[in-house]
Amino acid sequence: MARGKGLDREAILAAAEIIIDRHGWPALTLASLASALQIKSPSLYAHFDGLEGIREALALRGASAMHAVLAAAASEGKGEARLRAICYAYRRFAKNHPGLYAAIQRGSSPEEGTALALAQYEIVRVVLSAIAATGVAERDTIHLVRAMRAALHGFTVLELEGGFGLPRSVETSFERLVDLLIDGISRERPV
Amino acid sequence: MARGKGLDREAILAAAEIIIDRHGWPALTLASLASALQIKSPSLYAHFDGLEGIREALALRGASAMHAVLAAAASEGKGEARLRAICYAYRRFAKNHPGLYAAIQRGSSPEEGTALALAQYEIVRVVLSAIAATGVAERDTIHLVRAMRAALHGFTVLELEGGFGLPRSVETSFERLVDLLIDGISRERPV
DNA sequence: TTGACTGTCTAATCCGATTAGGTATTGTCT
DNA sequence: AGACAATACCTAATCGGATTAGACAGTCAA
Repeated sequence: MARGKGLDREAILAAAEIIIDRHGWPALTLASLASALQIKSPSLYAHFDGLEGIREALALRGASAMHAVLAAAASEGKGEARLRAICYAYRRFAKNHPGLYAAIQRGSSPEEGTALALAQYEIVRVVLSAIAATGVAERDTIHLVRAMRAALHGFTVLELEGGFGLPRSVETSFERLVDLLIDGISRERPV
Repeated sequence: MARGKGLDREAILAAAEIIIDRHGWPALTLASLASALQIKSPSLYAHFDGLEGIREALALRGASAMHAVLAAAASEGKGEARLRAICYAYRRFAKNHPGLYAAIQRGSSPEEGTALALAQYEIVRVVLSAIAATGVAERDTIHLVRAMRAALHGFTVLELEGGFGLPRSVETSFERLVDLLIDGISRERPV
């Protein structure tokens, strides 16, 4: 170690997480992060491959955290109750960690970011398993997973960005959306 | 006019639209736009209030274009067919104008961007009218509109950002999502 | 003690946004 | 026609963030 202030990747990412959750994803700059850590921006290059490297690491961190939350929710029930628990956990995570949630949403083309693509798939797999376990036909599963992801992601984004006019009754809207999704999935089941 | 090259706000926005649709929203900089127009970046300040002014104008332009497309789709049918037409028109617009679609999605807090907030509401109102016209209870309308927006927006964003693993079968997934939504809305109707 | 390593620093470069102020062209008014 | 005002471009300069190069200080092992 040298003039080290005890900084490591973990401490840096923790600081970055605070910035993006409190002030939004665009507020993360090398300058703001270095300032929060009381170092100078170039020093960050000793730990990460520039701003992009930090963003990438945050995406992985976010995907991992979200996976843990969803997996925990998925372990608490069966069938439709489990699906419902996953939906609510999804929204809660996004509201508790808006910056981290935003970090996860970066296009991971198969070429680059293999690690991120895998981490993102881990999340999808929680939903996929839960849906498959309800007994829908195997060839329908992929479509239902996509429908669920689309609805949850869309609702979350609109809510976080203030896209809904009245803050009132957003809770109810979400409950209704989840009902609609789960009813739809139930109806796919061949009985 | 002075050394004018015939540039006006319309020509500038048209050029900006091409940039964001072809190379993505982040590719729009004063430098790239000025270069495309064969002028120097500071000259753009004669027409718009900086980069933010251009982004704002693009958002309005996008909202207006999207409203026209959705309104046209809404005028072609009745009841559930109309809803279905709106859904498909929504996705088609986003795929045809990815940059413009992204431009519309900026948080319009009631304080600023009143014009944009109104333009965005015009879009929502197309969906709202169509849902209301199917005969659902008035107090359910807002929740169904939000469900529809969330699902459409979420699907669109995930698709545009390559969030779905296989490009294959995405069409089918969308059809299924629309079915799920419309079935859900039908079932809300008190008969 | 020495020497390699590591994590920080300063200095400098690049690039985009923005501001200030200059200048040529155009359209209008006499 | 000629002059003038407005316009729409320009150049020059400043600012801030990302990035690179290279200096240097503290730490650890031999």
